[in-house]
Amino acid sequence: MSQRDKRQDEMKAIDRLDRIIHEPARLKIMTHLYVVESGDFVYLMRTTGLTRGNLSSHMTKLEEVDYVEVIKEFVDRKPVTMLRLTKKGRNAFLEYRKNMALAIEATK
Amino acid sequence: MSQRDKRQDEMKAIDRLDRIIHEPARLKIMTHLYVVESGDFVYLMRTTGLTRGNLSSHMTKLEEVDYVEVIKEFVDRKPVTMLRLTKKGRNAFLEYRKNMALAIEATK
DNA sequence: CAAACAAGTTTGTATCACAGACTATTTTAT
DNA sequence: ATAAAATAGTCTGTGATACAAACTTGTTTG
Repeated sequence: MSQRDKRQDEMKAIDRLDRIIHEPARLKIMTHLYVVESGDFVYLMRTTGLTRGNLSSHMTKLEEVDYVEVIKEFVDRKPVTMLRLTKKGRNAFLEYRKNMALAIEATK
Repeated sequence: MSQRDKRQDEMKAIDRLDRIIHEPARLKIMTHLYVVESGDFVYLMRTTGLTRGNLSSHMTKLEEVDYVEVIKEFVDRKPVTMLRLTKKGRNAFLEYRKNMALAIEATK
């Protein structure tokens, strides 16, 4: 493949990057959930280093596009919010990673 | 390395992602310039698919942080704007690529 | 009972990306 | 020669976004 074609492929890969996942705060959340399957709000706060407000809004955004499922329950009378990666979310994450790999590896 | 440590490294790598380069439009510009060293405005417009306004503002942003050098000259009486990647820009791009690779590869 | 704490949510602010309108110059057509 | 169209960019208005601080609701502790 010519250098020119290679870069055309990179441009396409960049265009295909899912902006929802591209945001670093959400990339962190997705990366965690991809591994642990499900985690609670406080755990994610600690591991991602996000503030409550920030995590809350990103969580909502991920829920709106159906990448995560948010389950609110009470444990010991305290509210606990659990996040789980959906099938759709898992696929989107894999797709993002694939496109990003294409984007940054082709220039090597 | 434990799974937990691995994810801590990913989080750090994500934190280190240069937001200037992270924006897809600028990632495209940087990717091109990394290969061709220098290109004119119209060429970049065509290859990146960005509109004039968009390319102009991203160009300015990249210039402000000294990642690209903008050289305006006249060719055949017409103004031509050339962009060149600076040393700093090249390093930042390599650093970005390194961190992104860490971020997306550690979960594999 | 009041104060402190815990778990989130809402709100205000500042930034940002994007496209379309605008400017200035040059070329082409009448 | 002048008007229209093209070229090369810049400027501006709008809508979206990220972030942190303030607020809310309920619970525990002194």
